[in-house]
Amino acid sequence: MAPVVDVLADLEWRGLLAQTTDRDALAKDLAAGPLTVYCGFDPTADSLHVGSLVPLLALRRFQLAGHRPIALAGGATGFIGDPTGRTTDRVMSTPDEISARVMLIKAQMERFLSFDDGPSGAIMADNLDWTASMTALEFLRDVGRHFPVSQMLARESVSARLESGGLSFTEMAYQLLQSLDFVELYRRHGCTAQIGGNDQWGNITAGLDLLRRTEQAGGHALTFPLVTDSAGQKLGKSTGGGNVWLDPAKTSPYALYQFALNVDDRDAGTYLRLLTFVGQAEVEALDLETAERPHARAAQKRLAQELVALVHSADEVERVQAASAALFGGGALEALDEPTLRAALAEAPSVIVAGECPSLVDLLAEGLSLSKSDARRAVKEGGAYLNNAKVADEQAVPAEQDWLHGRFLVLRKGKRNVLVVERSAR
RNA sequence: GGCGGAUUGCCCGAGUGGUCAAUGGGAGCGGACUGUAAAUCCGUCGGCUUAGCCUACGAAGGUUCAAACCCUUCAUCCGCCA
Repeated sequence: MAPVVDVLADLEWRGLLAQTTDRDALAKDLAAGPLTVYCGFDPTADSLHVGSLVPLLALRRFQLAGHRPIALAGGATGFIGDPTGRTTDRVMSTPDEISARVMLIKAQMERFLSFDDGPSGAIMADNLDWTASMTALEFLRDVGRHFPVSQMLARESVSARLESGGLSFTEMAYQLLQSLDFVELYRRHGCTAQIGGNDQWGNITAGLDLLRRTEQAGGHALTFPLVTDSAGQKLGKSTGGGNVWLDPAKTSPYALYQFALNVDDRDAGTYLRLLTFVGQAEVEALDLETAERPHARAAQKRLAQELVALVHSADEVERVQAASAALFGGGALEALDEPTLRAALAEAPSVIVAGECPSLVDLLAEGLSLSKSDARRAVKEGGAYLNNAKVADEQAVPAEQDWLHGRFLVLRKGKRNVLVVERSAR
């Protein structure tokens, strides 16, 4: 990951440029010296997800090119809820929930940026810092005054909502808050560029307008295309439909690795560009590899490895690879020694058994959160495995000799739902 | 405010008194094929102490031996009229 000098060219090659205000002017400012760039993240959940990596890594890309990134947590904006892309009011969260989430998200973001004292040292901010103490009157006079209603109404995010039943004043004010952030970051840190998903274009340019009106300053907007996979799904949805989170408690490193490994061939190259720092030459080589020898899945493997290393650590990569090899190796679990097995199984959900061992169906249902009917169905359909051997008997109970090293059972439903059963020592 | 129409399983949508846990499609899940991919094919798809039982067709009552289906009230949504 050599420092990228021309960050714009890099972003463009990666397919990260959707819209920019004045590209030539931006290029000139970038060349002239460190530029301060910000991106906001609202605390809509208690963790960021894989999709958040796009803007987050983009901040890092600017930093690697010698610019100063600001990661902004939306302690205030998260309070209101961005109406963009939504058809109904957000459910409001309590102040405690929001501040708890902000803490978690900040901690996650810190991992991706370096906070040194140099000219490109990152800054962490929270827009609650400058909005909490602001009075409603100040807000209306200093911010609201600069927003022509006609322009606000014309914005896509607002007009879409007007057609589908309207939106509240609070939601319409979201763009004012976001614009205020831009101005505030300009005043505090000389920030003159904001980046974000393409759906943020309206909010970002609103900020530029406010910057011009209040500070007589120019700035830049840069947006990324909204990424969907080849199935039209939003980036970062697992096959099960849920989000792929960065928080290891919500999505284990193993699950993240498996998510990447299972990426569709058509998306692998795209994801490598968007979600990793792997360079152009290597990505293009991997594209070629995928086209010529798809079964080798070199791109997916590289992606999986990079993602786990970025989000978690290089050590995790090794653990997770060992676990994947053991669980998908297809057999010979008995041959593994206990420490290897234990390490490999650490990523899978597990159930502890004390005393009499329940039936296979009961174990599956409990460990994988299925209904009994579902578990029974799995057995009936031939999709249940005990230590990689198919089990067809609905009444089956694990036998004494099934316990690996006297302590473990490896159950599986289908190809990828692994469950570890551990017996407490007698 | 008045009149009419709607509300069915995760989603869409059939079903107008017994043969309805409810046709069909999508999503999901399992299997085959393969590469832990895509496409395709097959199966499955409320729950349970599973030859049976329980809960379910917006909510609550009622008619009936029997109700998703008929009646009453309520709630929500959509038209037309004021």
